[in-house]
Amino acid sequence: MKLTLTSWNINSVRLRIDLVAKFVKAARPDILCLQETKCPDDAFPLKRFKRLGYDHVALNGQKGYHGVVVLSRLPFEQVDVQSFCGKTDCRHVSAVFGERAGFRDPITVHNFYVPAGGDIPDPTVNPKFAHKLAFLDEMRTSEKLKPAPSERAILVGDLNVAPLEHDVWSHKQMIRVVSHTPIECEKLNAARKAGGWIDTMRVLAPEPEKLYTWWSYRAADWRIADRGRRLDHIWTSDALADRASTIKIAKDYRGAVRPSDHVPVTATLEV
DNA sequence: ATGGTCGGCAACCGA
Repeated sequence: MKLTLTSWNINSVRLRIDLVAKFVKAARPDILCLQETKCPDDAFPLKRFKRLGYDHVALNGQKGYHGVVVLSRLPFEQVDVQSFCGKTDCRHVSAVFGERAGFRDPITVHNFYVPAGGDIPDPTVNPKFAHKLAFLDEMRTSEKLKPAPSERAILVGDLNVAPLEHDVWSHKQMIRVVSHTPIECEKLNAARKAGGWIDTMRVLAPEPEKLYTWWSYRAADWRIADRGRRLDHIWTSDALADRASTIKIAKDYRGAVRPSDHVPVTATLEV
């Protein structure tokens, strides 16, 4: 079967619920992974998502900050939440899609929101940047993020790093800017390689094609300037490496009324 | 070189 999965940093799920509804009516992904829901679990708009066809929900939200959720048309079996850097931040949730979803070989979906890291790219003076680097190190060493060679897994989310030269509008002008500094790019790459993950977006759209999923709110005219970054990612385990057929970055959603600064990224996989 | 904008939630913090 064809499986479609969307990752989207929504920057408040309650404020943007109508925009999410518009997107899912058009794109109808089987699985929707949201980040920055900024919503405690007991205030999550479950009924609205149920009406949209998402009966199965794995929540990990908190008041005011962060928050991730996996919403699905397909039932899943096992939900897990990992904590990183000894903090209670809600930055990860995973779900295992197995026999109830119709898969003899289960598929694990990890949904991440990596810390943004503040403004100054120096861990000795900026604790937020130190936290980001430590978080990436923990992603690298986490045993739960190392699927076996035969194991089917997908890791998505706002990873807050644009690792490649053509993941930013100007490699030269971004090299000292948090999200594209060499140490972050190296640590994200190390985390990806340690788990044997494939950067699916770049398999289907190799460099030097520019790929962006985020445009700053601060840009007066984001579309004309087009100073974007690829902060959102879809990785697959080796067992799914050749199963992804398309990646769609829904850039139009950046131009919506009261948009998120991130746009939806959708992968189609034959599973 | 600098400041520019969001959202949560009621001060600023985080992005």
